[in-house]
Amino acid sequence: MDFKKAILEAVEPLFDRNGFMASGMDRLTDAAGVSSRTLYKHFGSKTGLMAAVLDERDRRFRSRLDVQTVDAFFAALEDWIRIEGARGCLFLRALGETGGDTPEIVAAVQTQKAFLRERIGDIVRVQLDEPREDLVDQLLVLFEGATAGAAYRGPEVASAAREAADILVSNARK
Amino acid sequence: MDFKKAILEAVEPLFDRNGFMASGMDRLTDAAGVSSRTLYKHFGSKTGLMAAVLDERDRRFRSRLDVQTVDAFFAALEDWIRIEGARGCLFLRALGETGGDTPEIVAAVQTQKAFLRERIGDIVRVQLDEPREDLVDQLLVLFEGATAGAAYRGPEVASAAREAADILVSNARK
DNA sequence: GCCAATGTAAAACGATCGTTTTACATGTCA
DNA sequence: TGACATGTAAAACGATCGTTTTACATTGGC
Repeated sequence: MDFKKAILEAVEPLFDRNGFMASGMDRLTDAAGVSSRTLYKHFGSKTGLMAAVLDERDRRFRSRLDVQTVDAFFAALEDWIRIEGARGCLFLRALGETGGDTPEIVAAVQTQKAFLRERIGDIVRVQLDEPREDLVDQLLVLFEGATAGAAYRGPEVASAAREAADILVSNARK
Repeated sequence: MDFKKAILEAVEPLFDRNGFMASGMDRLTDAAGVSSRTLYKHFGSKTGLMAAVLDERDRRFRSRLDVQTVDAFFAALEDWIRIEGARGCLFLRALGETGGDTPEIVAAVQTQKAFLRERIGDIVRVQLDEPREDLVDQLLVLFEGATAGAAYRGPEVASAAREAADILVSNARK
């Protein structure tokens, strides 16, 4: 169980750093310190490995962004970007590299993004005790923008997103 | 001159739809209706072709987003996404697929992103006749967020970005 | 003490990768 | 007319792709 997790931890940085398609199985097995036979027994295929990496990342993401206010959410995002690296959303990158044609990848992305929207919705509901779907949409855009923008402007973009979010929230409170 | 442009127009949808690494030269030459010999004479390598595609896209992008107000900017972005497809920023995707290790790609991305920030800066300066770098950062985040978010929520995210932008602008005006 | 499971190491599979080369057909300009 | 540039078609290059297979070592449970 944590044998599989160890493989995923070793492999994820390679995908993140070099891209999914550009990471060959040879280098993946080398990094994991595991024979290709074992890797295929546990994950079935390269696609299966990619999906497992995404699922594990989602798990980590959820625990790191388990906060109660909008401001804390974007503060946590900045920490996440600073720690996990600023190379763009790994889920959307996987989706783009596979053209949206791989069901396992599509499913992993949908799961993550559905959770993300729910979490933001929960926070907004607590903070404004109204639904305010429009605000949720706007905060989601800020989240994606910080994640993407960090790829070329660094983790500091997250604080721009945070400031914008604070303004939007206090404006919505009216 | 427009011979090269015709090739780029034929090839860009393949990169966009299937990813850069997943698009083999055989399928690219087929789509362009050109022999591989000719393609290599004009672009040198697959990397050169990718960079040329990005440069041409940047050219198209600049003319399409040549507007004077923040609201018009995000309206134009929504049109762009609706027409060019909602698969995430092609520049950042290229950067991610190549791991930031390909100078020609890095240069193309930097050029695009530098222009993007300047354009937003120009618009903000006209609309508020103050510099307001903080607002520029925030609008840049909204732009990237709409582009990325459209990949899984469709072009409508652009209008959420647009609403958020309007709020941030009128708030900045004080 | 042995069977079954689980691991490694390494070779091999056919397919496809990006790129170059060979051979040939055009049209243009001196 | 004849050389040159520019195009196509197609084969070939070695490398690498994702995956499977062969052969062997180690372990834990009945």
